[in-house]
Amino acid sequence: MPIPGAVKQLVRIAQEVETEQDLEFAMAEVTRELGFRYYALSHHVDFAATPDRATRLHNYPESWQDYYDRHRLGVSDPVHRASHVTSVGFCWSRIPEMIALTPADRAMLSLGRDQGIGNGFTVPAHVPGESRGSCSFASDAGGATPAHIFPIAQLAGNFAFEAARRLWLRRGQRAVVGTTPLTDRQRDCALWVARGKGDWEIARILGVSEETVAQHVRQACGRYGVNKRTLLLVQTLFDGTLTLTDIFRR
Amino acid sequence: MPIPGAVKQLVRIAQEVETEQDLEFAMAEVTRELGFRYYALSHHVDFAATPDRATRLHNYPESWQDYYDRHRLGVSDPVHRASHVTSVGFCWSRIPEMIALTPADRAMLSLGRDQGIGNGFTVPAHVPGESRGSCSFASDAGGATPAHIFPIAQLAGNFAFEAARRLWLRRGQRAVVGTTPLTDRQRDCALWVARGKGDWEIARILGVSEETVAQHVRQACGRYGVNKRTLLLVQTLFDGTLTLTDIFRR
DNA sequence: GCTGATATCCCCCTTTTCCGGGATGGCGGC
DNA sequence: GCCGCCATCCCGGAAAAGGGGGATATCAGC
Repeated sequence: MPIPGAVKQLVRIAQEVETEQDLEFAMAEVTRELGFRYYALSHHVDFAATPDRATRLHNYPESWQDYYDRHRLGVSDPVHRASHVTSVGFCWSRIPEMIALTPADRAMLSLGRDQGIGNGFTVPAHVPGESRGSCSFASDAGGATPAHIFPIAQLAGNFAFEAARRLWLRRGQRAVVGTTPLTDRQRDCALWVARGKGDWEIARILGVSEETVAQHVRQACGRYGVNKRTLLLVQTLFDGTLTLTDIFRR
Repeated sequence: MPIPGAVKQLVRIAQEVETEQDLEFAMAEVTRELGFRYYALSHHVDFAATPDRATRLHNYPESWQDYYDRHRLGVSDPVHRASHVTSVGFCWSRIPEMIALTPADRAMLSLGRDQGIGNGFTVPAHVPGESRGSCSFASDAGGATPAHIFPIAQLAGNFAFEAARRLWLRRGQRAVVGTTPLTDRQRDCALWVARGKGDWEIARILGVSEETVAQHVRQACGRYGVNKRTLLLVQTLFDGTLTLTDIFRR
């Protein structure tokens, strides 16, 4: 396992890289050293719509990026979706165990193979309140996947993403998310809203009147500047006021 | 750098560990091998309030855990808060550059030192929709911090947290994700529902009639056995059919 | 040629949510 | 003492969602 050289390179990426060109060069080098052919380091957003609000570096074929953007795969790519259900890197062959694949997903994956992209390894990168991202390494279609190197790829992906994120933060606007913007009671109501309860039912559970619940829900919506309980739900999940774990536990 | 042995151990943790005792033993071993004294692997929740809904493993002194729980530090611990602003592990000495420390934070850190906990390294672990978590390694107060080993600690933290998370998921029978994906059209509608659109508006966007949208939403709800669009939203987020990134893109 | 899944459209009726107004009492800061 | 924030309660009308019943057309697979 050619670890020491790779690790040295990774540390350099993490700490010293100052420009995107620098990072691209380092990524190409690390990718080669790990026995992969491609790398892709990006936020999971629609780049055609938001070209400069996110980070993307890769050495995939041009044609693949075009296809990717045209179909807005930044947000629906099954590799990205799978990276949202784990905290550690995963081999692409495990994706079907991780998420439910739609026919469109299968079509996309097979088209990727047609374009020369084989099996790969993706490291998720999530910072609460920021767009999710990941760093992937892939081999040529038909080429061998260097599975023994996955732990080092994990490390490489971690440091590489953080390096890209550092450049991104320096370059522009950071979306700093505040602390909990809801009162305790508003959060209680939001939690039961998330559990699918109606105002009447929540009133029963909390031991207050239906109007009070409606009022809390209204004001919670007001805090986020939204006008629907579905959006209240999305906002509370987004900023961590609620988590899916909160919602499912009893 | 004693990498190969540590890496081998890490891979074992990641893949083979079947019980918490197993994981505790492996963590103790890795901690020692990396030159640290303590480890702590936990979700960032208030354990006094939710004793068995989250994961926590550590070999800190008992007295420290008592203090921790009494003050509900699981959610306000500055180490945890710092781990929410990065995607990669960090040395505790860098915390003041990462977050604003309150007097209470400083008091807590100094008390930690009194209890024998020195400098440390913390690896964040975030899975969208789940409680945030982290894996920390710390040396004895006054002892040297094995800084050269940070990259390997990063890797150890990643794999260790995921191993703990795997056990946690298994314990709660949460890993089994529904095998009933939505049709493409149902997913389209669910996405716009998640964006807070009404049926009429979605009909406009998709170029179909309002009744058709209502029908797709109804049937999507049927797939998950729920009867409200808020619950449809929760379910699609839970099984990865939709992600918060999907919802916010555009 | 049939069946099942998908996607589209229509009507009617009930329940729930949303939105604009209110009101009261408590508590903490200035 | 006043002001702002929080929690509680109330009303009425407009809008949306939920739930039941239908229908037609396409397309894939057997």
